[in-house]
Amino acid sequence: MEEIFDENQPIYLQIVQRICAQILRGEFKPGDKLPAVIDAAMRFKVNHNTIHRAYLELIRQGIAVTRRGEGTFVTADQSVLDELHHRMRKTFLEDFIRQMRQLGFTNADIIETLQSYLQSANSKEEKQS
Amino acid sequence: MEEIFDENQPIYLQIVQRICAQILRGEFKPGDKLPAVIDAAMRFKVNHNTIHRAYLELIRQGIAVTRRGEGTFVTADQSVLDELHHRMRKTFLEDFIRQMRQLGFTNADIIETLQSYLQSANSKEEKQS
Amino acid sequence: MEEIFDENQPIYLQIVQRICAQILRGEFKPGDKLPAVIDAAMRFKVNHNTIHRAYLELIRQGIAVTRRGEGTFVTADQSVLDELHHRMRKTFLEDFIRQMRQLGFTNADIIETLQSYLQSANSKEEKQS
Amino acid sequence: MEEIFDENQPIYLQIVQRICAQILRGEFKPGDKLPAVIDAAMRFKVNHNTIHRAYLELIRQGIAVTRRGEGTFVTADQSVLDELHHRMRKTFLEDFIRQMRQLGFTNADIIETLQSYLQSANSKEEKQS
DNA sequence: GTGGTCTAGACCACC
DNA sequence: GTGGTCTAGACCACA
Repeated sequence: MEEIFDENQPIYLQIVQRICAQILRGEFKPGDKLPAVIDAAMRFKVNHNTIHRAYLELIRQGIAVTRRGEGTFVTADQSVLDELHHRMRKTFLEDFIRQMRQLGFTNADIIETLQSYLQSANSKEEKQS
Repeated sequence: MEEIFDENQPIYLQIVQRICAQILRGEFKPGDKLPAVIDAAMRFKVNHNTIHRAYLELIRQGIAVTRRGEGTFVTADQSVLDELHHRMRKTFLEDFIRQMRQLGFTNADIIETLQSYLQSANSKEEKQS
Repeated sequence: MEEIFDENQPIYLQIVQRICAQILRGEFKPGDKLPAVIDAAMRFKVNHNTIHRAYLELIRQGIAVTRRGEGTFVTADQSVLDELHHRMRKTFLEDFIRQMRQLGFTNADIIETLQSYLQSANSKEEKQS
Repeated sequence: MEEIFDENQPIYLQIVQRICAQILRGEFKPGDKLPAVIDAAMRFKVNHNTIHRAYLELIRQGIAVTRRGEGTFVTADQSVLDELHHRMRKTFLEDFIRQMRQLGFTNADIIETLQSYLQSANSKEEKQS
């Protein structure tokens, strides 16, 4: 399982994003222990300092806390996670709409394109299964 | 007009994307001359080296060509631009869908959320006008 | 009673300081038995190893002695305690003066600021009572 | 000029404190450029990453900002610096008072001790000059 | 030249 | 075992 990172963005931020997504999908629940720095480093095939920096960013955002000598844990404060979910959803939507408008799409175009793309992707998946 | 760039991604790539979008929206037509490096540097408020690098990337992708002593021009080959349009559209769609799925959204969720977001944005714009 | 420690300094040294202060205030007299490691660990809400390390440091400095099978005791040698009192007082004074000078305070400023701060703190305490 | 750091506190935090003090004493004025990371690393005889981390902390606190490819600068916002000055002054005062009370000093004792200490220090300096 | 990121490897404090 | 700090050295984006 080779981890692939975008060359043009800091690895530690991409790791932050992935862990956020895992938390929001419920793979890590509030209060859960995150993987040890050294384990995560092996899993992502990066240096432990890079994981440490990603965890620092999560802590800075209030998404995680560390307990001395025990590990790093997802915050138990659900409201922080709700806020995070809302913020990420908004960012993704706005970026997408902005990008599609840059290409000259109207609102109706955007929805239509998305629908047909999802349908064609669906049928591909059905074929594969 | 302050230009805003994402701190965590190379500026020259962000400029490449914006120029591509301008071309695809028809603001620059096939064969048109792109702004001189020095002018674009002033417009984007960045160092001229950064613009130069962005133009190099456009040339590498076949989207622009330089004619010595005259400047940098959008390619006259419409097929390249069509290909570009298709590729960017695909990237934007795939990134968006991937991100929303990371948050736990199903295909139906994604379309619904997008629709309601566009509607609420619309009504806001109507109020403003 | 939640014990609060400075995150950026070893806990065992902070505990050493607190125990020294207790001794110098007379809460533990020369020859008195210090709390058992396990009790102190509960009181400070830290791991017993941390207390053990703090006691080792006290012993190293000659402030405490262990009698095998009996426990750890404050030294009966008053001169050691006098020396300790003098040393801590000097350290606190010098650190404080150095810090205030770093902020640009003159000697007169320091005394004046301290006086007014103590007065305002006093009046607050009176109000509360 | 050998730089000396307290073994028991992270070097990067001690550097943060020193730079803060320099700013508050007016050695760096609002908007001034701080030394380049590499220069500061040589001056403090530490690794450049350590300086980088110290600067990150200054940035996090709003005391400094960095301009891409140009350097790191003291914030031009005087109010942030005023707030910083007030906060450091309060911390130093409270720590000192708390420590002296731990040794059994009353408010009057503290002031008296400080005054006599400053006087004796003064006369020493006079002798030296 | 200036800051930002990453790796490899070491040592320490705490549980 | 867990996180925190530090060094040495490398490469990159930007001005």
